[in-house]
Amino acid sequence: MFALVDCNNFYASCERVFQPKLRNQPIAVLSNNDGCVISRSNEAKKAGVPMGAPAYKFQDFFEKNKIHVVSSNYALYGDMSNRVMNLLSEFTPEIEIYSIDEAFLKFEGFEKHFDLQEYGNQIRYKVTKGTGIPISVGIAPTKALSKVANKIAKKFPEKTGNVYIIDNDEKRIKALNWLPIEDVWGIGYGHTKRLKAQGITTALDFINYEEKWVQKNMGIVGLRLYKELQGISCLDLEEVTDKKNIATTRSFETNYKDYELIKERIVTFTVSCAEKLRKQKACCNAIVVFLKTNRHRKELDQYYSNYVLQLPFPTNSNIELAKFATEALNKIFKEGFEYKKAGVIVTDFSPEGTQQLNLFQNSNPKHKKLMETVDSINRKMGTIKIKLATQDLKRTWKMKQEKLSPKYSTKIADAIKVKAWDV
DNA sequence: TCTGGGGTCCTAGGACCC
DNA sequence: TCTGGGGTCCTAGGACCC
Repeated sequence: MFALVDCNNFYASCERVFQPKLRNQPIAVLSNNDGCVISRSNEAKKAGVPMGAPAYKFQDFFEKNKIHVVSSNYALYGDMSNRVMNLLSEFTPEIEIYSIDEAFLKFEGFEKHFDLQEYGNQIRYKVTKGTGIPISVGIAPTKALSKVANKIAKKFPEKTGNVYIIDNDEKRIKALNWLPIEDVWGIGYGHTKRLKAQGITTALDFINYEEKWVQKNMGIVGLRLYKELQGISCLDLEEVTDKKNIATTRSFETNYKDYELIKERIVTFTVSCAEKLRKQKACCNAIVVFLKTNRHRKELDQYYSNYVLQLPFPTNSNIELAKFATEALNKIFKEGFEYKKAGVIVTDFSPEGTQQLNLFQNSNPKHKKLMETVDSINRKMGTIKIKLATQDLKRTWKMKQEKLSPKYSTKIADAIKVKAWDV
């Protein structure tokens, strides 16, 4: 059996943990640059705040409905996520952390010794008590079905207590009949359109449809899903693997026209990618730089371009990668456009220290020691960083974060002070 | 003025090899 | 130039996820 554990309204819930006055209040968490809504408490959903709502268009709405609006605080969410995952690990040795707020647990043979419904209740109790984050638990014989069970647990809290188990065919059929095809894990926009054209509107319709059609039109991925929903397990927990791509991309707080400004951003993004690369002890063999105008501003000239630069040698040095990124930028930068977004992606990794000997072109060996030193100083100093000369010393890329909550759990100065009274 | 960011896997087709 | 069969590697793009 598998369980899918999912934190309810995760970012909004994290904000609430350290601010009890937000309990039962509508909360909306904004994306980078305070652009649009990316997480909502139940109360905010009820009040009618849509997912992805652009903040500037909803200003009045927020005020009228007394929505508490906050900037996203990833230091807080990352730390809270670790706490949740640590607690979950106590319930089984087999766990796959699927995203910042979700994990699959595997219970091999547990059903012989435990009442899994009761076990699910315990998981929920322990995590909520230990972290303050409410969760939903779905349990079923396959991963795809545990996703379905989780949806039911979340949708009907009164009936299920946020824990639901699919452990027989009757429950499975009932659940699949209830679930619209577009809400099935693995069915996105494209497949929904094609399936509906075949008259398929629920998950149950889907598993009763011809297997051949599914295989032909949805490939091996679709076929696996089809089997999983029928109760035949095809997907096991996945091993944690190192990343195969690392990206840093951002929208700008305003349109940029100036080459120097954009170059500074690209170099900063590149340094961020290089830091992540070194954490993974990898070097990259290729770097992608892209640049785009604001697609929402239809009256402005539109432009998008990207350039893939194959590197002459693998590296994870800030200095070398910054040079290559600038080279790539120069291939695509065009004067006269108003740029809104840019990004850097590093790909094609090889492990650190296994560089091929290349007589003429190689990563400068001195950079390794230098980067180690830079990383260690940056770690110690926190936000005061050693930067390259091309980077702007004053800025970070999160320019607009007007309603940022404190780093309650990761920064000592922001920790909550607890007063004690004599009884 | 103002609309997120970061990933994975699979497939088809081209280039090339014997 | 045509005639045949069998294979690999790489890349772009599609589809999906949170």
